[in-house]
Amino acid sequence: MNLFLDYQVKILLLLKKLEKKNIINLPSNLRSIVVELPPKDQDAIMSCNAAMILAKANQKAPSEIAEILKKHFLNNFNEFEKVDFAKPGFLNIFFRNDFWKIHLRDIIKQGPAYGANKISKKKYNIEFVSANPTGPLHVGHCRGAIIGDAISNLLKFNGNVITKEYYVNDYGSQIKNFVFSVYCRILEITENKTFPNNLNLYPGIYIVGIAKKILKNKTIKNFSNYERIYNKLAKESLGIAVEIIKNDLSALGVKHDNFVYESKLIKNALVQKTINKLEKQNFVYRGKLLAPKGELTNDWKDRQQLLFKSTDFTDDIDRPLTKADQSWTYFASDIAYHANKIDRKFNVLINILGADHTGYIKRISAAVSALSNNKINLICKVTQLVKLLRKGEPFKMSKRKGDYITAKDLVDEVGKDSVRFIMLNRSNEAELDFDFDKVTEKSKENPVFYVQYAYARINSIFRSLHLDIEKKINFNKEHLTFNKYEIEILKKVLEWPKCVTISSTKLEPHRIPVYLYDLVTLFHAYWNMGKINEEYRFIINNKINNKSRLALLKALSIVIKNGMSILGVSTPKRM
RNA sequence: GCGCCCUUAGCUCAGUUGGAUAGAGCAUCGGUUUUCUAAACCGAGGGUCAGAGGUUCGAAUCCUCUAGGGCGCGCCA
Repeated sequence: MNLFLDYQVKILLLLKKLEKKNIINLPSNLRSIVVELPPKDQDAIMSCNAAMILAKANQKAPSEIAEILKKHFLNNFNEFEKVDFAKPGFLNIFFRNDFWKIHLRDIIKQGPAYGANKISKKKYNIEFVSANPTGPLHVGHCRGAIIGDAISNLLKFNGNVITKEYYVNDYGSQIKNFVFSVYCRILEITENKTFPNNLNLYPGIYIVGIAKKILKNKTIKNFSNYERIYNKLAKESLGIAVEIIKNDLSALGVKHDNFVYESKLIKNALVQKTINKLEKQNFVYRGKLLAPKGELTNDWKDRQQLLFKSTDFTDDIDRPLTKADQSWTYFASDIAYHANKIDRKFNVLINILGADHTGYIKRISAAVSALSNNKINLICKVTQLVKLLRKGEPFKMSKRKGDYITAKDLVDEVGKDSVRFIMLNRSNEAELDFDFDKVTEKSKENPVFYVQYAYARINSIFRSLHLDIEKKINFNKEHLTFNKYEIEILKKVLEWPKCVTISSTKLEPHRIPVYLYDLVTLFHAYWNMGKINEEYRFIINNKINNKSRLALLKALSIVIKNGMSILGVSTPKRM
């Protein structure tokens, strides 16, 4: 339940009734009429902009409309104590005394479901990470992994069904290079052959680890003939690489439901079938492309090739489906993969992509439109780069040497909770600075500790009172009273469902850590007031100062916990 | 050259499908603890929301142009 949306609907119904009685005129577009929380300095609990929106259609000043609305609001909603007009055209709504009791009881009753927006239950497929199985995940993958996971949690929280998917690109020239790299490392160990200085190979130290493991497994006895052992070696190397990735993901607290292998799609001729289908729909033809713009290249060869007509769907050029050697391009098999997703009857497809894949969005969206007759919408979310810093200085890495910072390194150094919270604390569309030193700090500068600390403090109050925070609190008979600082916290608590709604409709999980931080700031501030004035303390002489505050703390803890669960960050009871 | 993203306080960033006096943190300066967890709190200063037009009762938010930064632009995945 969302209090503000509830009243928005109720007020809209009332306005329609008033229109029927010819008391007011309504404009054609009613969507801009909203009910929301007023700014901080306002004491009202809700505010509505209807008077402003209706002014034009009624040819009256907002204040005049407000007078009319005010009367009808008070007549229709018994729970409204008072309605004030505020310039330029807001109606500020005050509730009667029992308002907080009713709503706190509701929040506590909902518990782990408080804030969930169950308007539409859909079946989602969300594909994220999908890094090549050629080595450990790096920091960029890490961001995608965490954002994808948090979006999944968020959509699940709202009652949708989610399949988290990883597409394993175990086919193509990158894989050949990878397998050959492993081979060279094996020869380096067994025959002391120098690892070639070749830009196409993977020089990273983890390849040595893979080589050692293969030697230890002894499934391949004789390494002298590369061609002959290729299939076996590829299978084993890829298997180990996928395991490494799964371990990295699990260190981040991410677990995919499904791994789809590109090689399987090709084996099952799904690519051919899909391209045939598109051909029948006239989306595929043989033709030539213009030479690419930008940097001049010497190796551009003008040739006939199989092309997908993505320009029919707002792409800039048509895209190749086959390479010179007639094998499928990455794009061709990805089309087949998306056809497979469509066949599995998802309502919504989401892809989380790294910034370096931005240019890919148009063509894959085009393919999904073509395959689904424009019925399935593919939502692509791009995660921008992560800049690693140490003591405020950028981190130097050499791709050439393969010595990049892995996801595992991050988790080992700063912990899963910090990595997740920091990565989620920024809009995915903005670049992110990740400063190792700040993240390991246990202070306000490290927001994850700040939020966890609030939760731990709440628990310490319950502990001191010998109460179990998980158990029900009965305050039906109590008359709940709150001071203005407490009401400020409670108003923020009421905002939680809206935060969830916006985060999930926009697929922007970063709003949640930002909200949680604001929420707990109010709590920490209030806590400290108790040091100066006993009135504001939660506990006096080992007893709760005012039983109303237990209800407040309980509601607050519910919101922190629900929010942190979506982020996948722990909430320790004691710190 | 083209496409996408970004530009808000000295720094790092929020900012609710257009709404009330644009908000946090860091940094700077000044204060707070016989403690329910100081891993904290309070106060002060700090703004041409990159710039210019436009849309309207109202724009950081929408549109157009300009400037600056990032990423991408071969049958690489």
